[in-house]
Amino acid sequence: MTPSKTHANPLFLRDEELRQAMELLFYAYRDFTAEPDAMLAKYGFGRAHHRVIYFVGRNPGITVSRLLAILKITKQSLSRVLGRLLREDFIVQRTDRVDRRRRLLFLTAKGEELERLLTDRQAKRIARAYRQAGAEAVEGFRTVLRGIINEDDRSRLAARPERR
Amino acid sequence: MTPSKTHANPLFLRDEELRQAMELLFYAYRDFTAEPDAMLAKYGFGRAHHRVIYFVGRNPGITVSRLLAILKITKQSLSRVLGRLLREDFIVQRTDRVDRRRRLLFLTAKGEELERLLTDRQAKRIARAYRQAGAEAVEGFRTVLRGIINEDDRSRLAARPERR
DNA sequence: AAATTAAGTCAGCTTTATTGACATAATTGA
DNA sequence: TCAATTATGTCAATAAAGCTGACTTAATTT
Repeated sequence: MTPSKTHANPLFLRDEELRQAMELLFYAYRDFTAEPDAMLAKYGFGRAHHRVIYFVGRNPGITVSRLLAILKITKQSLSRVLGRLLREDFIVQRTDRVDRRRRLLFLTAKGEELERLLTDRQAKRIARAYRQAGAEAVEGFRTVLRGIINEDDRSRLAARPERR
Repeated sequence: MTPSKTHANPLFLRDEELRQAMELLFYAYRDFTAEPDAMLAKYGFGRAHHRVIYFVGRNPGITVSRLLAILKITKQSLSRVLGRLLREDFIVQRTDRVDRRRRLLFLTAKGEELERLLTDRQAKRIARAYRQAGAEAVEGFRTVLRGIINEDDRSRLAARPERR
């Protein structure tokens, strides 16, 4: 299947190592999103709806512009997805008391239910991988992923979870 | 930003830990793909073209059906992307001598050049993260990601690179 | 000879994203 | 106070990337 497994090139291991990392990321993300995608299809939703539901659930009262910065998509792209989630009562918005230009977003009970449904499957997948890999590997996983993420967004993610 | 940091729920840390993992994956994949996406746009290509170029480059002589199994998309979706890469001479196909139903796919010089251009940026991002994190963290990263990937596709990815 | 496999193609559809322009309301700064 | 900026929302037009289902051709396998 994979050709040229010769060690003629002294950089082989390094290149091979990096390519494996890229493939691990690709396969992991592919499988990580496949289950929720299939469930969302039953609602006529796509992955974008999931992302919005997830981040609103995670950050109740988040603003539209904050959401845009997280998702890194355009306002128009978000607008269609968010608009539908609002119309179909998965999300509600409330005007911010302090800055009345802002619309704060919250999940409804219905939205929370769907969020749980989708996230639970993914959480189980992660939990299984974490359990199998052990605490040390988990720290490594987190450290490397944080290194892959652009500097400016790393702050949002704690270096290590508080010990329990 | 993030609300309800109370420890009322005894499962809080576990849930928090899993959500952080999901977010790490999301942000890492988002930033990992953003650079190539921007470069591809100059060619009028999208991420799908990159994936095809990458996997053909990685597995010269790969068949169409093998590619479909890796990407987990439909033949029609691949067809549009692959067709264009063939027409624009980034990829060539050669009929397999043994089984003449099969079309083996290869990058052209032009295809290889684009592949390198795209992959180099991503490789640098990974290399930087690997360097900063250290060998032990890298092993953990690999172990956890492998655990996230569906059983049936794990075989394609070696557990340890140096054991080749 | 029949069944299966590999590849390709047709038509029609949806989701998710893009750009650019513009509108409204509210807040901030000179 | 008035101008500039910010937050949100909306218009129209476009493209990428995926989907289903049906069908064909050629080659191989049973």
